[in-house]
Amino acid sequence: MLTMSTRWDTLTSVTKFRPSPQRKPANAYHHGHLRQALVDQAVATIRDKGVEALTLRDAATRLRVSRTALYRHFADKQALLAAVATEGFRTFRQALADAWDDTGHTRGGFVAMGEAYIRFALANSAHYRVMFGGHVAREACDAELMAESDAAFRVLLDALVELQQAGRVRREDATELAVFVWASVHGAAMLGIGGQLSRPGVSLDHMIRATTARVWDAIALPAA
Amino acid sequence: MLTMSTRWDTLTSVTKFRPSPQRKPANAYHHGHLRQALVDQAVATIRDKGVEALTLRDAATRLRVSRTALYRHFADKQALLAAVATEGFRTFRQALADAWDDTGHTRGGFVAMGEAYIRFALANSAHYRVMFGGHVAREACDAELMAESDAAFRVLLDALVELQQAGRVRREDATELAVFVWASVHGAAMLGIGGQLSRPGVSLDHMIRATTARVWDAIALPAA
DNA sequence: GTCCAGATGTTATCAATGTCAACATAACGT
DNA sequence: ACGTTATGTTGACATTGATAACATCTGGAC
Repeated sequence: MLTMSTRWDTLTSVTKFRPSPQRKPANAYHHGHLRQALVDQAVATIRDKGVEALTLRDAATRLRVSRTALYRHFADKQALLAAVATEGFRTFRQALADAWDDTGHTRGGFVAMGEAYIRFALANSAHYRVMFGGHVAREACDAELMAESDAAFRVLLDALVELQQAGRVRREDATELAVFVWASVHGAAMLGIGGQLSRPGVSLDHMIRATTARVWDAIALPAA
Repeated sequence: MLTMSTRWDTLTSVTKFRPSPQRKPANAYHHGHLRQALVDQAVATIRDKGVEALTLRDAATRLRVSRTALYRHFADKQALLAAVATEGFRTFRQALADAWDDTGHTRGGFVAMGEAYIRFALANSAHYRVMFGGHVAREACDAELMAESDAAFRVLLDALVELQQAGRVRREDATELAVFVWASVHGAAMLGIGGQLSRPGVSLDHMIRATTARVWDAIALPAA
């Protein structure tokens, strides 16, 4: 189920109420928000040094916490990575939705969403790899992760349906169209992360725009 | 569904002389072809149990060899994985080239190549992840790996150029088109590996065909 | 307020793994 | 025959994820 997040991990606003990221009250036996702090720390390490550099011991040490405190909040390292991926999908979905809303629910918004997708992947490449690289998410392991992943996909799906109803996009099976769009942009993002998107003499921005434009052409109705 | 996985094994053990995969002559101090045997063993383990299940010690034990014998042929585990990826790209390119040649150098061949791409990724998902998942190949580490990877890409590029000259594909920058096609198909393959390509009621084959057909529409010239 | 149950954090410990140094043996050209 | 190099082995070590047993805090029942 989608679970209304009854836990205290609240929403994506990570940095909102964290008493003190580095210094806990010094006499506090309990950390207070260790779970979220661990996820934040993991995200930071992954961003700075990559996934394979993430160590439970290192994360715990940085949080001034014993090495095994983590196991009170996560079953194992996989679970922590799943939480990292989940949080990634949350901000990811937000970025997509913002692009779609800010630029208007039309062709421009759709293209902006595609560009936002690729830019998110490039700006958070290591995190993006955790979300999609198969390090985690074997066989529907985490319900919350699946829910967030589906929610991100649904932003795209809903946009496509709206564009279909507005007569801007071919009236084929919306899910099928969405899968195609997702695959194309996801593939471009992966190539971009690998540094294989931009060729000498061609700017990355140009490739991003060209890719999203081509995707639009592939699904748009010729009629204005 | 997908029934083309057999060619994989034959191509993998292409080395004509392997005295005995499991039992070496029992009095032989030297293995003889340890390097290739290690790659084969790694490929088999990756296929059966995934990348994270690959252990140097386990591979060595299965080959009746000490744990550190590997270091006479590979600098470290990364190098072994690079070799695995390299061999993957080799058979991968072969599969693409075969599809392109066998089906004729026209629309059918191009679509067949796209389908072969996705089917290869699905039939060898773990291996495919080693090739593209970023486990290896950070900053152009291995020259041979890069060469094989580029060779695979060139199969697609050459096909596109040929189709352009035949007037079947838009005369835009061929590399740009190739990147778009590669990204789309790669993304579809990744989604397929994650089990997110086929929806209930829609066969996987249908999704593969629909995807490749759509990619073709996105690059084809409207004129017959 | 007291007290107990559960949640949270710690210490001690272990097995698995990648890697290196030192040594042993085979292969091969001179 | 001999010595050099390639190849394989043994022993050891640091790192890491994980478990078990114990300690401490928190919050509610009474």
